[in-house]
Amino acid sequence: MNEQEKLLNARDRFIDSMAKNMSLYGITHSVGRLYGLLYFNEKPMTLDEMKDELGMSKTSMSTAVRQLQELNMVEKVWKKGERKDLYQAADDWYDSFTALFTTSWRTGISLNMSTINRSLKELHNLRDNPETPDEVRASVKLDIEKYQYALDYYDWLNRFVDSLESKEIFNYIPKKE
Amino acid sequence: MNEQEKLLNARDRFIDSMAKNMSLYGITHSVGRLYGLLYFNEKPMTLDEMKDELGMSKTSMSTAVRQLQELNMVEKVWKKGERKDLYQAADDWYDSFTALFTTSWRTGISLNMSTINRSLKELHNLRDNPETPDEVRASVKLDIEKYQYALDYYDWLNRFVDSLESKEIFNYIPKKE
DNA sequence: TAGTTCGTAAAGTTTTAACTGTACGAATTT
DNA sequence: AAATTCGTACAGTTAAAACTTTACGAACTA
Repeated sequence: MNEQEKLLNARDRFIDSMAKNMSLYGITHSVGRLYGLLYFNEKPMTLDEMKDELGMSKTSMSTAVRQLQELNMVEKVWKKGERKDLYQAADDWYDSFTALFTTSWRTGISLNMSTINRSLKELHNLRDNPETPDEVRASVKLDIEKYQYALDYYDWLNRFVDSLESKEIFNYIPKKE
Repeated sequence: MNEQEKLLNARDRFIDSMAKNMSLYGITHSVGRLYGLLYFNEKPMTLDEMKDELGMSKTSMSTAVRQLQELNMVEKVWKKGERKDLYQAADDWYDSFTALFTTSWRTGISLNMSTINRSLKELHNLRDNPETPDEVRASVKLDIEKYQYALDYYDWLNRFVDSLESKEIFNYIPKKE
């Protein structure tokens, strides 16, 4: 194995490890590998270059690259006189990390909260309705507490996401050791 | 729809919303629904009760409940004179949240870091080896920087997980608003 | 110790997600 | 405006995950 091969071999090993890790965040292994390729490639790449390098279809590259764009992990680059689209890896991993959670979590949180609020409203009606049998009312009261707890939790989660989005988290946990 | 039905209806709606949300964390919809069932059930439940309630197989309940146990979201309860195992939802969602990430992320982080360190060592050798061609050495130097960046990032992530595990995060983002 | 019951491993089935090939509109070139 | 190139929607295929059925060991019961 010559020097060049050793270099590429080391890269490949790390890219694979990284891609495996990314599956924890819901990113496919193939998509992770594509990110790794772009991360190490000095120049922005076209879809055709990616597909040749990874031995996959151009369609897969197209969808994978869009996924990565939506996660703010890859950005499109313009170069004059170039007809093809060029893509490069976003260089700030901290940005990518925070973006990943803010985008995917926000909608879930607010959806959950509005569901809770809707249910809570109905339960308050049940509780205050004199026609509600006493044993049902007891259950209603217990449920209300549980909804309230959930609501508090989602509020906390929301503030947690806030601290990621606003980069405030880096005041608490600084980047450089 | 009578009062009892209204109560169960509201529950069901929320459980479903919660289960959908959990899929963001890699938890199946069915497993999420099981958690919801246990969360609202006042008493701990047996596998048979769960399977009847959700209309699924007992085996599915067994594996699902174990998954939830591993995530610290469900705990086994002992009751004298009871042959069957009893399970109940863990009441502290903040604990569950932090446990979820600490357990799944830790291994990934350390795996990645050791891969990087191994690659870095090889690259340092390449860089210092006089036989390495100059243009390869240039690439090696670029790669070393990228590994170093990744290493810093994983170090940060590690400290981030630390702050979750040690509950220090709640100093920064307090539970009660 | 023979008969039950409970929990889970293993194999089989169904459902879901990833990936590919074809086809086509938009942009570009001649 | 005809021909070419590029990116992506869509339909089909393949791979993976979720779920079920069967089967069996361990613990309990009589």
